[in-house]
Amino acid sequence: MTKKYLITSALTYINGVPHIGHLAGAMLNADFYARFLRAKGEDVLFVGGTDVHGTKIEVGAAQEGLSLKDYITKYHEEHRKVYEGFELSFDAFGNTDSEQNKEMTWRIYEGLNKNGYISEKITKQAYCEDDKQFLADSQVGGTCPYCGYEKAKGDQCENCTKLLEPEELKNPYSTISGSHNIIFKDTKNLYIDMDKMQSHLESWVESKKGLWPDIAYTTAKKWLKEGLQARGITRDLKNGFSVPREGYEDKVFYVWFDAPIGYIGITKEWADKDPVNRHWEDWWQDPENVVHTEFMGKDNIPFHSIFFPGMLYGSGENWTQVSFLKGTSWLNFAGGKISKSEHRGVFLDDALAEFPADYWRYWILANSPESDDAVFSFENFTATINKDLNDVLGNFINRVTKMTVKDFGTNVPALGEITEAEKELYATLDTLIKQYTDHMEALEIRKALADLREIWVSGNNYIAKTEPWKAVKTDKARAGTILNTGLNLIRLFALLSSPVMPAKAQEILALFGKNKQVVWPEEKAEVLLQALKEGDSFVAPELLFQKITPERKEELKVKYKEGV
RNA sequence: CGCGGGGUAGAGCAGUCCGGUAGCUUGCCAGGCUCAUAACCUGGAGGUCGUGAGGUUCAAAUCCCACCCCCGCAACCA
Repeated sequence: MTKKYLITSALTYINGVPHIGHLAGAMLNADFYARFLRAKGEDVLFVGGTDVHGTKIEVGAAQEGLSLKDYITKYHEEHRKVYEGFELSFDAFGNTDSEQNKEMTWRIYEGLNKNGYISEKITKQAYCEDDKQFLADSQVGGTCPYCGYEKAKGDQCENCTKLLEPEELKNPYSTISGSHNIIFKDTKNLYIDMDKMQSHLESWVESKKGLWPDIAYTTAKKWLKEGLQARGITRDLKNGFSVPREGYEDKVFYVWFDAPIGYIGITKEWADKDPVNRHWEDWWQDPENVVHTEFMGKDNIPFHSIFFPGMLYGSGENWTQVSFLKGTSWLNFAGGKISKSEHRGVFLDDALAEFPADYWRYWILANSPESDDAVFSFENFTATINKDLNDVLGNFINRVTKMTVKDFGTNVPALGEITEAEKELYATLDTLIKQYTDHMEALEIRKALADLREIWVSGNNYIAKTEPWKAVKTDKARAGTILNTGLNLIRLFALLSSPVMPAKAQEILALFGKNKQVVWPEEKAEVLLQALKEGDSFVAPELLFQKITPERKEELKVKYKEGV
């Protein structure tokens, strides 16, 4: 039985407007990988969506005067659209508030409970009599007992940075309503006893050493080293799933608990649409045959490497656990902290309005914050787009097609005798394509993109060496051979670029007619470069990529407050 | 304070695990070519590899020690 590939990308919280950092952290890498595997003919299920539970959503809905349901629908849809704009090829896309997810959440909870991993604890929590609700630590304001700062929060004082408990605050008030009518009430909540899983998780994480990226492995190890503790899984809130247990009628599962289960819930929701052909169990309960790769930003690593695996393990079922955990660092903005209200930084809707999605995809993947935080700047963006996409790739396509049309018309010229120059090209490509493919399989994204660029360069190199513009004057058949090879290179470049720039790849393949299907090139270069035959017609394109002018660059820097 | 990541040519990065003439892209300079988006190809200059005339070694960017700087995280934040 062949392996199946389950790919999940961290769900985005709908409270915020997504920016390029979200794309770089999880979704784009995941899409890149999914497209690559599909092209190779693998069985892939790419799951993504939004996370819609928790306090912030509740507050957001109240502020906009919408019901929870309407608020969730509105923002979920907004996120979905923008991801579509970036050509993210999710097979299953949903949110965490579905019936299916509730079913899975309850199922995992019951399993944990049956196996003795759930306990009950009573704690004191701030309750506002005017708001008629419990407040999260950070929703409690007051005067810091250490420095006297009047706007300290219940978890930490921003002024003196001391860590606080809400009860320590003098003159506490609700940051929701401003009411000072705060009391501290006993409340009981359910906890998952992570400490009981410590040794199991330790050996499991240890088995990932050398397999996972350093950042994922070290982060997981850090948490284990500090010792796992019981963690609350219910809360005194409204926005979330109800808890199937007596005495918990006014509480819901805490968002972190049902959010990762959302991957499973979303898969089931997808499967339920076509119950004959789709089975969620094929993906989530078949660890022997499913390779599960998770993509996320570094903030999410603890949840995916420790808590979620622990939840699945503790539930006692045979779940598909994560095989490869691709955690990435942050993509920051050169102008400072990205902020929608201050209109600083690049948000995804703005990004699409400025440039085609593929420009962003190329830049972000080429500069993926894999080992360290990366910085986006229009300075760098402009240089990269102009150089790589325009001068190297775009110009190659343009020079080859223009030359061919001028001397041979719009049909592919005959491939004549193969010379040393072609053999050298074949050898170079065989090496580079192998390297590129290997880097993609290992999810070394920056390196893969550097390989791709080098592959494009090899085309220009070949043309520079063979000089078809000279050959055409003395030996037209030879010129035909070179341009035949050049046209085949264009097609090959499109195939190889498709995981990075799907739309541009399609545009290029369309020049050569009907067969636009992306099949990963696995034959020898000599074979790959004979796909287009003598007489096949093609269309000479207009410029496929447009340069960003210095003026435009300056405008963008001002508009998005770069370096301010 | 603690923990994690980082500090390598003007800029952005690889190399560090398994010590052995310091690499890539861009930028800069020169040459080639003139089919092409003033593009393409070739060559060159440019680095005390954060600091310590520290330790180990025949040999250290790479291992050990101390210190400095930057970024992030600390579990009712999702």
